[in-house]
Amino acid sequence: MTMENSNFIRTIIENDVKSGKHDTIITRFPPEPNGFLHLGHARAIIMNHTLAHDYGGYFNLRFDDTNPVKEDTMYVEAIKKDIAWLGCHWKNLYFASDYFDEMYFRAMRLVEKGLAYVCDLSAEQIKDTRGDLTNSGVGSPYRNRSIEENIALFKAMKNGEFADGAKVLRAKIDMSSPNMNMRDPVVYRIQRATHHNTQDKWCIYPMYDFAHPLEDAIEGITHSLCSLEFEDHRPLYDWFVKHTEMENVPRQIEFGKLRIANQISGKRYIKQLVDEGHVDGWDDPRLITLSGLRRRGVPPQAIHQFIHALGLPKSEGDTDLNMLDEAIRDVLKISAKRIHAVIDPIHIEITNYPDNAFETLIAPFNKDNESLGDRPLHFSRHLLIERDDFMRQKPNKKYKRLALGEEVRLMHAYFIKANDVKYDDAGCIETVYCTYDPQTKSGSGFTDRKPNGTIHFVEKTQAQAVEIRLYEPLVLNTDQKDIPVHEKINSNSRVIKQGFIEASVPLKPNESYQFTRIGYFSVDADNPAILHRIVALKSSFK
RNA sequence: UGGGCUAUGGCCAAGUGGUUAAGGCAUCGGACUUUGACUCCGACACCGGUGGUUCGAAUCCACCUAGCCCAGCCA
Repeated sequence: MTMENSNFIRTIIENDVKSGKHDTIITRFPPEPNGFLHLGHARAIIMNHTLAHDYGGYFNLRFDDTNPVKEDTMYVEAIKKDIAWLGCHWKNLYFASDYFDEMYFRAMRLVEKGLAYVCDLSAEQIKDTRGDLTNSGVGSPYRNRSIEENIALFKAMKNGEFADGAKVLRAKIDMSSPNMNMRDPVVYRIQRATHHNTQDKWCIYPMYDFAHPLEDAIEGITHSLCSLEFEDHRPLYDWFVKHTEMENVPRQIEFGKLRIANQISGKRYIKQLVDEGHVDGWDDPRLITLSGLRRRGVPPQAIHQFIHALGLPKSEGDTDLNMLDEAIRDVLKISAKRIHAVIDPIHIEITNYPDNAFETLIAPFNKDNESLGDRPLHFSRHLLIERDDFMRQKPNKKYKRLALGEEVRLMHAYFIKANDVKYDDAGCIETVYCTYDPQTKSGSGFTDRKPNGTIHFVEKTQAQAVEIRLYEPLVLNTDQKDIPVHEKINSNSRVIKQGFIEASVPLKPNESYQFTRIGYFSVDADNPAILHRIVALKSSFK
């Protein structure tokens, strides 16, 4: 299933290598440390990483920390952990804040060239004079201050001589540009806030549009990938690189964001779910945050496979999470141990099996991957099978499970035949009485009869009790925008069951298993008695 | 209504004038099966619309239509 689509950015890079424009391809992933990463970010991370590596270059992780009031060290740690988990190794770890001195110097250069000025207008006034989509803006009355005055004022801004918001530095470009971004954008604002890296060294901070191209140029980024909404910013990006006289000229290229159908993405919405307690935290397994996917047990290789299968288009459609599910199964089908588990048990009593007898059979962990070895599988008079695997009456000829009068194979054990049922007071099936045929032992080569299907079981007296958590979509009716998110929460998004697994399999945190005929599950990172369903097995049962 | 983008089967996505219009997901048949899993076979598109250019167009041109983004001292 690993299918690397060609994409337009790869083509651009190939051409740049071929033409000799670049001999080393350098990319970067530039998150702002103000929230957790989610599946959508995986596209940017993986593509940036892959493209650089495919052409013998490298990839930097750079935190775009130019706004101290929103950013926090806690997020930088979480982001680093997520990217490392994905296996996308960065060559350099940088912070935009590493470059504040350089940025200030370059901004001053703009001032000296008469390309930037200090503006005393309030935020409100700037907004009012910027014009709108159809009308030009009006130049600020401070637009024509002398270069000397601007130099002095900008210095004074930096030195803390003005109150927050009293002045800004603006680029002098074009107040009547049809591109709103070019209407004398703000370059620096005054903001007294403690920065997670530079603490209180600065009271002025550069805006994204100014900072980002310089960061890229300073690092020698050759291809600066970002999402479509920055397409309008590209002229500004180029303007700043040119007029600040940066040596390296990075090229910004925009691609379409990855959108996932029927999922909550977007930091603010996820944050709302976290804050309002609809989920356990940013790493809740129902979330498509990278930490949530990790906690659920999704292997990072599956995320790579998924991202590569999607390619890197400029269009933005809604991707069906089925594609991720399929990638997960594909990765886990060979790598995961396969064991028996019963989530909704009914008791099976083998009436012709001696009461105190107990035997240990041997079963492979994964018949498609012998290197995983074997495990002992217990068998006795008392077993547990899945409630769904028994029916009082066989409904039709194609029904391949246990029913009264029918014989099935217990996987890796014997054929059993159901003879009688006992109900509890509530009318629920309590015990199914069966007989087994010793001749049919697994591996014996017995072929005289064909069983009515194969089901799995767990030996009852030794079984390990575990908590099994089943997940369904967190939010329903995601397409109905008029309903607030908290009213769309699926009350069945997490169903907790008490189940049983084989006795002799030690559960190690973070390890993933296939529960035969059920699905893939992973052991919780903190509590090995809890298993999360990663994804169900497919079924063509009708 | 200014500017910037996008539009290929139910979903994603290749394709850049000559192809039977890749591939994946989903779906539907069927084979196999000690997981109704896996695997394997098979089915599944007149390329947003309308005109035009051309021997030939998803690919070029024109005009429409639909959707997304931009008026933060956010990124």
